[in-house]
Amino acid sequence: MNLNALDLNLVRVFDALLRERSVTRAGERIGLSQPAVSAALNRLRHALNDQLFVRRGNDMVPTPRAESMAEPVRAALREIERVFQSAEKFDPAELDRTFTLMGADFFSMLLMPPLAARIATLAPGVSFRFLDSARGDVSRLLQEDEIDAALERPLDVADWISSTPLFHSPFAIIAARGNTAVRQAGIAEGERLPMELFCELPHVLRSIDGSMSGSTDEALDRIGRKRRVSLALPHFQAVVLAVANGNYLAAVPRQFAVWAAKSLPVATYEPPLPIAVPEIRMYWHGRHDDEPPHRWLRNQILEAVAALGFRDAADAGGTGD
DNA sequence: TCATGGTAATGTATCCAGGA
DNA sequence: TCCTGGATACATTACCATGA
Repeated sequence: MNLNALDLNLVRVFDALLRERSVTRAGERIGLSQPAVSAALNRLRHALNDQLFVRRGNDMVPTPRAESMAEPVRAALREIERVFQSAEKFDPAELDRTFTLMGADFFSMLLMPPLAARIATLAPGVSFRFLDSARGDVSRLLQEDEIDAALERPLDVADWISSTPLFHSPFAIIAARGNTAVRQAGIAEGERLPMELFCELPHVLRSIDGSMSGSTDEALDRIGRKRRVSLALPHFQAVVLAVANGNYLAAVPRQFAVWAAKSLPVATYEPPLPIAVPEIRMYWHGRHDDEPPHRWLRNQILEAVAALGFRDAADAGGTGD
């Protein structure tokens, strides 16, 4: 191949074609006309001695060679972008960008409204999109730049993914204020639920993959006990509504339980046994480590979490191991 | 310093293939 | 048959090197 025949604009064209799979849309993406992109593609084809993209109907399909070049080319462009960005003075007030975060509805309800309000005053040009955890594999979504950050329990991820702890999320047990069994047992709000009652009453479980057991069941299993999970729902919001309108118990993050008790006819109780306290972490692609806007966003999330008192709530939880 | 010519990038017009 | 979108031919423009 002839390196002299390649310039940065051709690399941009290649990247745009990979993303759009259309010469016209690739041109629109990078501000070139369709013929200009077509000609650029032609120059790339000659320089690399490969068709790179072949037409299949109204789709430009990358060849195996183009596929193999995709990620290194994207990484190189990002690195170039990072070099030029870091050379500029970063001013959040000037930022015009949409950040995409992913996590449980727990975050979309409790964290996003104050975070968005906070950022609206500092960076009016910034918008947010929040995707549900069920959207897909965190590594893949970070790799493909579909999301900027994920807020999740500890994940088994590749070393190119960076992360930082946000807070610990101990469990509290919630039940409807009018729950007959709890009332008849004489348990006051905030007290520890007896093991017998805990195992006897039906439970709602927040389960993103349809699994009918969680950390609470693992803790029970260790002491030879079982509870009855009668309902598995994908969102905490649905869990708390089911609890408020039924005779269920549910183990939910303490921070969420506090919110639920203020907003709905729901009371919080201590679990009858220690349940492993999950750490909630923020994950992002390592290529954004030093990118000023991304670093600023991460700091804003950390500060918003601190302002919500999540760390305090975690400290208050006494059921960790 | 300026005129000239070569080269490359890009735009316009047009053709053609494929899908609905 | 019409519409969409990629490819191609040709014209225009910008940039650069060279020489007077």
